[in-house]
Amino acid sequence: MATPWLNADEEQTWRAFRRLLVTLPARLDRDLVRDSGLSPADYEVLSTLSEKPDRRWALKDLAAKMEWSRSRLSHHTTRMQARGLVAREPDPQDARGCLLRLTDDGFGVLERAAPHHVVSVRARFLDHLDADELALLRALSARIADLPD
Amino acid sequence: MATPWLNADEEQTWRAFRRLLVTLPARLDRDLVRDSGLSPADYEVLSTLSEKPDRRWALKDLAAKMEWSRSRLSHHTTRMQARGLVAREPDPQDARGCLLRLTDDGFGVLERAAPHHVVSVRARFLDHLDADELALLRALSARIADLPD
DNA sequence: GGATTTTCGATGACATGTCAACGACAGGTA
DNA sequence: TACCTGTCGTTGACATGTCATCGAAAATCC
Repeated sequence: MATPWLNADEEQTWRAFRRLLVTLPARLDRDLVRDSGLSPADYEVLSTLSEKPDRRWALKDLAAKMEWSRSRLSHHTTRMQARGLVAREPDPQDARGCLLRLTDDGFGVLERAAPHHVVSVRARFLDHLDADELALLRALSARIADLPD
Repeated sequence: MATPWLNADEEQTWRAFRRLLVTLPARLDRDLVRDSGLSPADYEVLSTLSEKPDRRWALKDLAAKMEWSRSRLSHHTTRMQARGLVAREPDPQDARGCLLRLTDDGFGVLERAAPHHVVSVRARFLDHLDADELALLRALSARIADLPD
């Protein structure tokens, strides 16, 4: 079993990485709100909704795809609905469920937000990695995120 | 200036890394609550407080060290105070301020929590990196976190 | 078919974070 | 000394997430 302490190398790596875990999302989120008036949650909902050709998802499927609880997605889309970004429709396949639809307004907001967001991800992250680092980080991220829960 | 789109490599790296940004903290936080009954915020407050020999910090200094707003720290320590983990004392240097003190109870909770937490960080993260990856990740994290805000 | 169990989305209570405002005090300056 | 001006911690309003629970509808079982 793992020992309950860290050596100096591990300690410093963990500290540095933990700082990255906090600062990078904070900066990207700040940029997003400033540039587009969207919270990171808003952006994720809009962009995931836009992945389907008809821009419609059953709430439960969208929640599963995003790894959100249905409760969270229900609350959040209620607020987004009030802003006209998404709409609810009855699900013809399942009378318990509902379909979330990306409205034209929501799609427009997303289309204007995306380029700014990409620039932000570059400026704050991608542009500071070389090709080797990019490849290693990708492999490492997938490996760790794919560990059993 | 950066282009407003990503190539396939960048896109996949960013997706994988973003997934890591969400899943890793979620798992560590879940372990922490299960093992010790502490939220990640609790743990950070306790461990930072314990860094000073007398276990006392002025609220403003602790907030700066942790990169939290004073408001957030004030709210949070009010709740922790009700649980007996920390205490407030007048600051002899500055009558506006207050000193936050780690109580004996709080220190005990931290001491019992720390080994579990380290095991969790190992099992979910460190143990899956080799020495090269560790070094690269540390350099890369510091580089990006140290970018101007 | 009819009864039981499960799933779906909504909801309310609660925990936790942000932001703007505030009173109290410190520190500089005339 | 008597002002400004800024800082310190608190507070209240609000946004957002979790959790337990609910009614309705589907799925399963006999």
